[in-house]
This record gives sequence, C-alpha cells and structure tokens, in this order.
Amino acid sequence: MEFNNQLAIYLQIVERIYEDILLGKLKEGERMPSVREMAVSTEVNPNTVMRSYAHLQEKEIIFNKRGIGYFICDIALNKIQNMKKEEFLEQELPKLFKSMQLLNIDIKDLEKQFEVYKKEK
Amino acid sequence: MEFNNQLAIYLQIVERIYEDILLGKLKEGERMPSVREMAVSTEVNPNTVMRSYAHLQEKEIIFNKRGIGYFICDIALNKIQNMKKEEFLEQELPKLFKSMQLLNIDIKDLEKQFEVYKKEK
Amino acid sequence: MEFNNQLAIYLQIVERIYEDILLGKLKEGERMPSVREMAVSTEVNPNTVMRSYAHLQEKEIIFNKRGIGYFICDIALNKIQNMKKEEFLEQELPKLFKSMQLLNIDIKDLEKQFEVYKKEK
Amino acid sequence: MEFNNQLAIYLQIVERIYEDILLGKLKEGERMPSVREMAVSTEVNPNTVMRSYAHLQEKEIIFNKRGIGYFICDIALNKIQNMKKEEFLEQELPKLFKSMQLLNIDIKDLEKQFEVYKKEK
DNA sequence: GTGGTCTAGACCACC
DNA sequence: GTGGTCTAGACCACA
Repeated sequence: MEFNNQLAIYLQIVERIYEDILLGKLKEGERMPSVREMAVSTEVNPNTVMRSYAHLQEKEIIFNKRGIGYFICDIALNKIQNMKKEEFLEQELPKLFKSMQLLNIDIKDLEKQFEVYKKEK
Repeated sequence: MEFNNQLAIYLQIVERIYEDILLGKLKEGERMPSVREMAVSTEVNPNTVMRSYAHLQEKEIIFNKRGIGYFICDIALNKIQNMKKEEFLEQELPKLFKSMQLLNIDIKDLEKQFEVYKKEK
Repeated sequence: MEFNNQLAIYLQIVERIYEDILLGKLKEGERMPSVREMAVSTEVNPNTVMRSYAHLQEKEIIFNKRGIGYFICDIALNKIQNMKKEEFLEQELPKLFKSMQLLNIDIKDLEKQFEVYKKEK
Repeated sequence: MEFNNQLAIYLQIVERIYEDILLGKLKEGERMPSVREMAVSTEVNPNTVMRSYAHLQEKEIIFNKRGIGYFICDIALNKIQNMKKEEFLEQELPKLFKSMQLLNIDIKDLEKQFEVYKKEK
C-alpha cells in the first residue's frame, strides 16, 4: 500500500477501511483481516495496524472478540456515512466554496470537470 | 486569531495572508506588519510569525529589506492565484469528487448549497 | 451465557461456578457438567471450558476421575467462602473505601442503596 | 511509581491522574508534566506516557497546545466526578452487594471497617 | 524545548 | 492462532 506523507499512516489505513466499508468490500458482521495479516498486506509494522484498529474500535466501527479477531459492527456503514456526510457538509464544502469565490470559479466549471472525472473512472 | 489544531499555526497564518492578498486587503509593494506586530495581533509567539514570513519569502510572495521590514512582491497576486488554482484542481477537486461518489452526492445538490452560501455572505 | 470483555472468559466461567457452589446450586461431591456440555451451554470453545476446569482443579475446588468427569471437592464450599472473604477484605473493601472518599460518599448512602438492592432481588 | 500487574500501565497512569485531579493536586487549566518528564518520574517509557495522554485527550480531560504541552480541560474535574460516580453506582456497588449477600456480610460490619480505614489514613 | 509517529522486537494472556 | 502492552530508539514537525 502506498502512503502519502501528510497524514499519519495509521489514519490512512483507517480511511481505506472506511472506504472499503462504504463500497461494500467489507460488510457488517464480517471479520477483519488479523492485525498481522493486515500488517503484511499493507507493508507496515503490526503496531501501526494495531493503532488503526484501536482507533476504529474506539469509534465503534469494529469490535473485538477475544482471541478470535476484530469484526465490523452492525451499524458501521450507517455510522460512517453520517460521519463522512457531516465532514463533507461542515468542512469540505465550506472550504470548496471559499476557494471557488477566491478564485472566481463557477459551478458550471465544476460540472464539466465532474463529467470528465466520472468518465475516467 | 483562532487556530485550528489540524494544521501548523505558521501555515494557518500563511493562509490568511494569501487570502488577504487575494482579497486585495494587502497589495503588492505594500509593507507587511512587522513580525512583532503580527505576533501580538495573532497572539502567537514571534518565532512562529517569523516562520510564516520565512515560508512566504521562500515562495517569493514577500521579500525582506534589511532593517526595514517585509514587503509584498510585485507578482504576488498572480503567483498565489496560480498556486491556489493548481492546488484546487489537483487536490481539492479529486478529493471532492471522490467524496461525492462515495456519498452519492449529486452535482445538483452542490449548486443549491452554493446559492445558499453566496446569499449568506 | 453473556460475557463481559474486561475479564478472560474462562475466569468468568470460574466465577459463575463459584457462585453456583456458594448458592448451593452445585453441591460437594456432585459431578460437574462435562466439558462439552458446558461448552455448549455457555456457547464457548471447549478449550476455554477446559481451561476453567483446569483452573478449578488447581485450586482444589474440583477434581478429576479419569474417563468419568469432574467432581466437586468435599471442602469446596468452605474454601470458596474463605477465598472470597479474603478477596473482599483485601481488595474490594479498600477499593470501595478509596472510591467513597474520593467521591465524598457516606456510609449512610450505602445503607439506603443496599436496602433498595435487597428489595429488588 | 509502582504498578500492579492486573491493569495496563498506561491505564494506571490515567487512574493516578484522575485521582490527582479529584484531590486538587492537578487543577483545571494547569499544564501537565511533559511526556518526557512524566516518563522519568514514573520510570516508564515515553511512549507509554504518550498513550496515557492520548487516552485522556480522547476523553476530553486534557488538551494539547501545539509545541507547548498538555493542559487540563476546564470541565475536567466535573467530568471525572461524574464518570467515577457512574462507575461506582453501576459497577462497584452491584458487585459489592452481590459479594455481601453471597458472604452474608452485614452493612454494620462495613461501617466498622470504614471507621478503621478512616483512622488509618 | 514540545508532541507525534513509526519500527523492531519482545513478552504475555487468551481462544 | 488471536490481540495487547511495553521498551528502545529513531526521526520529524512544531513553538
């Protein structure tokens, strides 16, 4: 897995797990890869993965069954959607609009770009 | 001045100066507030302001006249506009579009929100 | 059986057996449920039950007749009572008193609560 | 500092900090010892102290000023009192009463013990 | 000076 | 096999 330098690795792992749940790659009730497995697959120290998992457990996205592993909570998907939506509305959007005004960018420009983006994917 | 804990204080100051230039509050050729003045007005350690100014100097947004102070470069406005546009296109937009797809948000929703935002201001 | 995540499962099983003996649900000389039965009834891995039984055997609360099963020792009740009393006096009480002092809770408050508790049961 | 083996060291440090706040040894608004200082005074690895502090920050008992240190939140005392009271009422007390019934211990016995305890201190 | 992150490696209890 | 904790040591950004 490739990491960028702006955000702590353990948080980038968290973000990727959020995405995987949003995209249905990880489903509620399912078992997470073990700490060690995840450490190997992401080429990261197990401690770092542990930190990601601890963070997710704190946020009640996953929970632990002793000696067995981590599992995705039942309300995980909904919780993440709400969290992300709030983040979007309260942080991303205001920042976006501010940038647009400062740079005199029109909403029409965005539309075009978005079409391009969707086709690329 | 109020700071958010996610970004280094010196960079938050830099951002505010960028904005002030974009909005014409600070004009090319003008003298910047002295480090000490700025430190007082932002309630921050002078070292921190110094760091902001050094950063701006490196980016050739401001320049220093020894013993006199810092002044805004002639090409500052244009430079910032380009920098911000690039940042917008290469970082903000992709992130925005990704969020929109993950959360099933339509570009039409954005338009409405933007109208609201413009009226509020 | 429902388990709490703070204490090892095998120890929670041990605790429940202690209680059953103290309450007379399990009597001295009686045969314990087999490891498999217990595993089914508590919805736990047989290894875990095995561990509980091994723990109890080590404490001389139960003993094993090879090929037949586990039986409750003759002095089990008395032994558990002493163990629990010691635990109560040396660990629970000091912790309780410390909490009471830190939180300014009076012994009178406890009395009232205890009356309520006894009626509820 | 002496640690017992039943609870993670970083949580024992957390507990001691709770107590210090409850006892007024640490006051709201005050700066915490730096991570390194605390590590030396408790004879523990700085990482472990870091973990305690991160935990306390998560619980909004302390907060961080970048480059300066950790400070005790304004509502810390109240928050801890509530937390501890809830813990006491919902966990310690039921456990206590259960023990008392199983062991036939009277509330009068407790009173006497408590008097002894208070005199010792 | 401050915190924050990461790695490597060890050890442990538990299922 | 699972997670959890701790140490030691390094490196970095920040005030």
